[in-house]
Amino acid sequence: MSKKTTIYDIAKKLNITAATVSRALNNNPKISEATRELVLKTAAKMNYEQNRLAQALKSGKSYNVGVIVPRIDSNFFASVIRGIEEELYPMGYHVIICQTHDQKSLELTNINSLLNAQVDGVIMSVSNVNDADIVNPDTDTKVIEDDIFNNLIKKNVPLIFFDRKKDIKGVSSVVIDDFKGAYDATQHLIDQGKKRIAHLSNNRDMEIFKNRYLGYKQALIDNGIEFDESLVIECYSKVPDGRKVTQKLLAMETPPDAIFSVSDFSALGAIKEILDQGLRIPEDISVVGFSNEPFTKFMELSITSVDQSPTEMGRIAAKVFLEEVENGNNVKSEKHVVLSPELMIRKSSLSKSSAITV
Amino acid sequence: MSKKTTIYDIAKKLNITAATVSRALNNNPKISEATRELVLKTAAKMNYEQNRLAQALKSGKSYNVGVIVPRIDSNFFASVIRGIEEELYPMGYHVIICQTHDQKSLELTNINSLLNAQVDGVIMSVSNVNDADIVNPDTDTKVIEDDIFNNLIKKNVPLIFFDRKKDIKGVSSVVIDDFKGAYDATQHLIDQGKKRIAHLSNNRDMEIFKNRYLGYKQALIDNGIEFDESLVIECYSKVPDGRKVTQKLLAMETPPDAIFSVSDFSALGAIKEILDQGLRIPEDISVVGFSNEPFTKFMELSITSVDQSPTEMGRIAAKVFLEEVENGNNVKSEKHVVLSPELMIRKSSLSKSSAITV
DNA sequence: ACATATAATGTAATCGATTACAATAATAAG
DNA sequence: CTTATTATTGTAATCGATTACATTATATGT
Repeated sequence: MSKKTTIYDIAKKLNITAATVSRALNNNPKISEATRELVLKTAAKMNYEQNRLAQALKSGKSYNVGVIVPRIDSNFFASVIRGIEEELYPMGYHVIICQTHDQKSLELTNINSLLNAQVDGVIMSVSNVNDADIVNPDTDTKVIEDDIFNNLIKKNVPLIFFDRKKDIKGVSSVVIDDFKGAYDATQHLIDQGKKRIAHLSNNRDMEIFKNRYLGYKQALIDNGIEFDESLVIECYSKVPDGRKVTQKLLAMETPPDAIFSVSDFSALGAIKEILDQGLRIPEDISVVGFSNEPFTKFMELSITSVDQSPTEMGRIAAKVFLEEVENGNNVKSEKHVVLSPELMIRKSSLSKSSAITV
Repeated sequence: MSKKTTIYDIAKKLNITAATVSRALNNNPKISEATRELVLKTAAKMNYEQNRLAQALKSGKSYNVGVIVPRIDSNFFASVIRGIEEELYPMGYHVIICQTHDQKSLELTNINSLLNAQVDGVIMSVSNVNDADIVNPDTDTKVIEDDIFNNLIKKNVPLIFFDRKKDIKGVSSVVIDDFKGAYDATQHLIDQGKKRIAHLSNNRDMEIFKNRYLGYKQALIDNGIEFDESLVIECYSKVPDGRKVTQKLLAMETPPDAIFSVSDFSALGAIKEILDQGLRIPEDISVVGFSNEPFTKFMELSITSVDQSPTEMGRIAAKVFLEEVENGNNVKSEKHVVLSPELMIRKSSLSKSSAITV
């Protein structure tokens, strides 16, 4: 109601200038202790609050950071975001969250929109589905792949990838060792006596899915199991998709005795289909997912999965961002952090009645 | 790298003033068609993009809206947020999402922080746990309940509650008819032949939980079933909490034959406990949850739940916000929207082998 | 006491866009 | 061919905070 108090109001009341008030408020050394205290007290009394927009305009920093994720209603992304917030909030930053619903077109929209909002940086996990011929509204030309990030890079706005990254020079990233995660999961299945292990993959143009595929493959090879391409199927990370694909697997002449999925959601779809067909888990078919979504633990038939320590991932991504901001436009050094995954062994894959990791 | 182009750059290049450029860019009528086109073309060529901070400072509008939720990793809140975004993005707004983790202290922090970021409004679902004696950093006095929102209200920043609201005069809200949702759920259990229906409640200082409690109670009364206070237990909306509480219920002399929970998460906890004790669902005990979280549908034993049409709720909350913004500080009229819940009947409560609502 | 160093404050420009008001150019009216 | 009218553009203040530079007040040294 009553207009907000500005430093000018305080200045007028104290018969000094706004500059002095500003200095007092900013702990500038060029000011006497007496006036500083006076100003601080008066500011408090007048209910002064700094206008961040003005400050942002002056400093060129908005103290807003954009976070772009495929969706927020997965525990993985929500946890990463929480990690980012935990690190950035105390530093005075705000986080603007955008969802792409895994569509590249929305990714472009979001980036431009965030740029427009003057964000100081963007932390993101790239999307999967190239849903349409994307047209850059600025240039009216079609956008191909990495072009999407050009606007950011041209403007020198810090960009940090997490989990789903792209290899772009100058761009830092925080990921887990997907190869190892997949290798461990596959090895575990082999240890349980499984020999015909299928793999629910996803678009392998994306590094994470490619690496999981490679880890899976290597584990087979290292154990002297023949790699069978027909056991690898791509599908979206959704329950219905996992289900559909599993239908095909089960219809094979010699169906698999285990499934390692790059996603907990498609793993869940697989489980539903397997059970619906009257097969037993893990006796007939074992299933392992990826991401350690909470439901994997909650299911009556708990699901073995690979934990990605998402909160940690978020915190680190935020730290990398802060470093880049400090560096300013100076040294443009990429930083690539790789976290170690952890296999959480549960009922869906545990043949023997050993202890269960929760 | 190359500093961003401003209207001054354009002005200089065309040998006109920034004012003219601004007018051209803003479709101001006081300008010739010729210059407008020239400016527009030059702006595009120079890759001009408006600095929203400057505009925000001038106009006093940041085009940022704060959304405060207990957490984002529940499908309900994530979907509400999506609804809000769908409505607000096309209008040029950005959404800053804050999580409180259900702690009132964080709620206060978030509000002040958003206020500091000059948001044009706040759309929120209030938190549950009064985790500590909250001290207002401004006044250094303890904050009690609604005081938390005072800063917003004093500054006349539009505030809209959704789902978990507080009755504050002048503040609009969008909720579902919780009474009806609970009534329908309870009636359904009764229809299935259940007579001793327990209720997992939650802090009934919150309207939603109070209303669900009342709906439950009324359904019992309307069906001539004696209301038994000992069958009503408060617990947090978490899996472990639901489990603990169910343990107590099952240890009663005459345990319940059905459980209606205000939360899908505590319902899931109940289910795990029931199954662990070797009881059958729904034969021995039926369970109904609330919120229609995706996992309720995905479980092998799918869970009956009450859908709250969260996306719709978000869209409407956003619309109400937009109306309030248009109104400006003029008419201060509250608006209270009540959506209708829908009972999704699934295996966890369906005694007879009727069709299953998906 | 006087010169000089240091501390404290003031002045004014700046960040980028908007807009009342003033000034000029173009057109219509007489 | 003036004068009135309108269309277009320019000038300069404004939003609120920050800061280089200038100025004044105070302290220190000899």
